Amino acid sequence: MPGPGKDLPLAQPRTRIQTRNREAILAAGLEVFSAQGFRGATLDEIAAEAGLSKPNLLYYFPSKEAIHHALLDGLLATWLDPLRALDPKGPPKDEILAYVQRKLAMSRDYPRESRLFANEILQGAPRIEPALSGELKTLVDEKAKVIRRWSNEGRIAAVDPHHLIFSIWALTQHYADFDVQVRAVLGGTDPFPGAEEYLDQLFSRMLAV
Amino acid sequence: MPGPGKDLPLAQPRTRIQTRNREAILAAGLEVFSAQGFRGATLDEIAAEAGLSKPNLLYYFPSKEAIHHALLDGLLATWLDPLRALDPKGPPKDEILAYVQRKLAMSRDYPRESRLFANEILQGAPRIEPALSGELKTLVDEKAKVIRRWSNEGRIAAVDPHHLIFSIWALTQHYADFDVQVRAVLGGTDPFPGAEEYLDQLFSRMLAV
DNA sequence: AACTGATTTGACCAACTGGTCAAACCGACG
DNA sequence: CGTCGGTTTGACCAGTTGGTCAAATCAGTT
Repeated sequence: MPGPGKDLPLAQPRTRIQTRNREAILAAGLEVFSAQGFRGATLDEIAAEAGLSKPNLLYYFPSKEAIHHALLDGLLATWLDPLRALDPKGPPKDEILAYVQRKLAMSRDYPRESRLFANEILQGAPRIEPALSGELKTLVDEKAKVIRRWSNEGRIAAVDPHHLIFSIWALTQHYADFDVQVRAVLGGTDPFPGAEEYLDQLFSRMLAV
Repeated sequence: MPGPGKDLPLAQPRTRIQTRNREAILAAGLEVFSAQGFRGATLDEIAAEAGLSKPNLLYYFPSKEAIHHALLDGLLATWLDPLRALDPKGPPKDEILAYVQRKLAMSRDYPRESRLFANEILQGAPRIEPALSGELKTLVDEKAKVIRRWSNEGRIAAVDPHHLIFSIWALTQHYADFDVQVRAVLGGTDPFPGAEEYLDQLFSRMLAV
């Protein structure tokens, strides 16, 4: 009989086994895709990581593409949550500094998710571009407006809000995406305590009126 | 007769044809590796891009690995040149700001090189890790010492020099590596003029005493 | 033109890739 | 115990991959 991936609309798993195995596959997919990129990842590797046989894996997801898609789908939303939480009514500098720290914590706690995303963007975002010019742009433009207002009201320094947001992304994600390099240079020390302090200092000074 | 890749130590090409074809292959390799990563790139694609047949390509380089290696080899040196040029005897703030602008210019003018490097690091730097803990770390530590001295002498603000350098890398390379995302958010505008101004402002404020 | 080494290629190969399929297995429920 | 849907797997397949090789072609010298 055909598996759930074939006749069900990939919706909620039904049985306990489905829940467990779908989760195991997604976890394995995250591990492998984030380390190898889409084309570099193989189903055999993902299956081995998940502790399943390849045909069994394909019983739960119809294709390699589908696993990757499922991962990216969940990811963008989670990834934007910290920005969404930026409160237009809060104290400007605190709101932005808190956003920086939330984003840095994500790099510390979910580095594989960060690398999965980085891989996708690096390779031209072939499977996620619509979300970038859509959902992502909309949210960024909205928050940029808030930041610009704060600037105009003199509550933070006059800065280009889009580039401010880019710089927060770049700086925080760097510690996940370029982890090997950072650790090679630091010689094994945990980069995150230092990063936290540095970024706080950097953006405090940048935003001070 | 065996090709130059087999008995010669991969040294300087001898004939005009060798020069031309080796260059074409490296250019094609840069194009493909930077867009697909090592495992995602195929020899067929590189050969096609270089306008050669696959066996002909393998006449000049003994393996896919060798092409990638040759590219990375040349890259690290070039990539570090702007940092090497940071002059301990120059005016501190100007030196650092000039470094930022040089690095940003590299992202603008050599985005594929930046992405080739990013791909390698993202995937755990399997082929370049020694250079990171060696050559790279040495240079960074040396320049960090200079920056720390400047801080101690009160000529720039007190900052963690390593994280300062990381932040310069992260911010400038972001515009090459995450180009698609940046352009999607900005809606097609050229990011670089804005980035130049923003980064200048950011580091001016960060370093002001 | 004849020679010689450099260059190019078509045919080929073994290993691996994503994916299929029928058959076997399993566990819950009557 | 039987059986029935959900689950798992070994065997398999066609296409692609990195790489080889002998033979053909080319370019420069005499």
